[in-house]
Amino acid sequence: MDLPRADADPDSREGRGGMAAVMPAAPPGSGRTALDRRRIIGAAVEFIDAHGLAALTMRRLGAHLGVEAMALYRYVPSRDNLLDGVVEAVVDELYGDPDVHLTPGHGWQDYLQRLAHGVRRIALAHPEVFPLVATRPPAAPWVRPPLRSLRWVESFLVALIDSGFSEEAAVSAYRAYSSFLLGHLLLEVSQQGVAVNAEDKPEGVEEAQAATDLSEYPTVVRLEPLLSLDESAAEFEEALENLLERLELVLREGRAPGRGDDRE
Amino acid sequence: MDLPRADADPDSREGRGGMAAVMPAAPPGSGRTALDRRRIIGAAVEFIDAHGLAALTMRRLGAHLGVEAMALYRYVPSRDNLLDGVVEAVVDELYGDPDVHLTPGHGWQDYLQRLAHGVRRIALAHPEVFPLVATRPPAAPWVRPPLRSLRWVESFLVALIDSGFSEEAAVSAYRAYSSFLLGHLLLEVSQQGVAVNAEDKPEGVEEAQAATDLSEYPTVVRLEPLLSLDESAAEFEEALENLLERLELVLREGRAPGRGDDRE
DNA sequence: GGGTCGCTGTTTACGTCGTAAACAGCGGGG
DNA sequence: CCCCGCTGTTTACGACGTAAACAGCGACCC
Repeated sequence: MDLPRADADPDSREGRGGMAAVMPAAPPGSGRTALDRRRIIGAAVEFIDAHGLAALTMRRLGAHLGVEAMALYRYVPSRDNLLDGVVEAVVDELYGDPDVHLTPGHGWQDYLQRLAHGVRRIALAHPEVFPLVATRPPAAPWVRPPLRSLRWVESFLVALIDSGFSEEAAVSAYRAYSSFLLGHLLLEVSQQGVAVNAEDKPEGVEEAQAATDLSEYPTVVRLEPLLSLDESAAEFEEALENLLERLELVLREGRAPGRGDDRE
Repeated sequence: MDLPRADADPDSREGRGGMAAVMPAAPPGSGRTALDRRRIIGAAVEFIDAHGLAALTMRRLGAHLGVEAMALYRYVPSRDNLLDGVVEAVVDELYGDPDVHLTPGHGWQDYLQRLAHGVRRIALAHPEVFPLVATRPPAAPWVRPPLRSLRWVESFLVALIDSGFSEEAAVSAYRAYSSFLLGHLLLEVSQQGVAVNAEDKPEGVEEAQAATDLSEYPTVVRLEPLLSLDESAAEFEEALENLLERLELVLREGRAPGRGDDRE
């Protein structure tokens, strides 16, 4: 098992395969491709990745597709619905990821590991889209944000149950896993957003003022080098492994983890 | 028609004190209180809680305060800045919470427990605001979303370091703790949003269609009763306790948890 | 006491947004 | 040949965020 060094994040920006679901059918070379829902949503993802969520308007998206804004409404009932489609499309990139499998071939831990990294790859590839995943509520209350599609929930539950988890334990694991993923990845992309924003706004005045404010927080100042280290990849790995260990314990002791730590 | 036992949640809607920071400046005796930034932000929080984030416009907020929209711009430079203020105000309710202390009087575990429940109370009290906490990036990359203010970061680090954590371990704990809080609470409020929305949109057609779709996901169907249980409070407690145990281990073994599971 | 000033809130106005509705080109079946 | 359904365009409306000019009004200086 190779350790991820900070400078070589294995979940970085290579199109691990998922692109398939999103490519808007190359506009150069060939003539004007016909509009359709998939192409529109694909273009929206592309647009958000390039210019940010706030910049996405129906008019601009239309222009990006060489078409008037109203043309989009033949295929998309509203902007909100479009955003739902964007979330779905991005999450569906999981299906195109060859490293993530719907069924566990090498044990449930391997399955969960691959799934987690697959989702992380998506989050990192679409940092501006990912907050939407958390914001826009899924259809049913029990299909939780990071996984979203019923197919994955089904796959998740089956995988664990087939591996010996009780039904309660599997559901409980599903909850723990989703909240872990959501929290970690949301934090990671938001942090990334800050870093990027900080880069393109060099303001001497604010910087100085921030520095003065800091005088009341000596520990923060002293630890700033540590605090601003980007150890996301290592943190993620560690927390994920911890979660898996915890689940393993639940499995071995054959109980739902509701209460009662008998461990020392 | 109160819910089964959701009301037993200790972090539910009682004004545990935090209201102080958000109250739109008590109008004692006198008639129309003058406008000012605090009052505007307070009204915005109130408005979002009542009508949802999407419903907040400058015009409507003005009307809510008995004033034209443009009057707000004397005290708030833009809508975006107003939202930043809202986030800050809501997070600052922590200072008004008598159960949360800036310094650990009964050990670091007690400190972290109280802090976590304080933040959870805020999230549950302002479910429509909380996603903003995750979405709007903090000033510095290392002041992470759920805690946000430097004062809390300082307090957090000092508490752990004074309790014997190494600096690396304290920073690492800070990261683990923030992502845990963010993930759990975001999931919890989003779930709550779905449940509520589902309540006021009774559509027979979609329900039927959803039911047919489900036929491909037998496990999900079978486990639906388990899946739709709302065990947020218990889950939260359990995950929090697990995190604390994990930190305790780090403390006792005196190492940063970055690496080296000596197991396997 | 009258003139001026600074604060505060209002009015008006502009450009952009999402989207409803009417319209126009066009390719294929009576 | 004509007409119809499909697709994209035009036009239009109301709401939005916000810049700019303006109006009321208490305080202060002479």
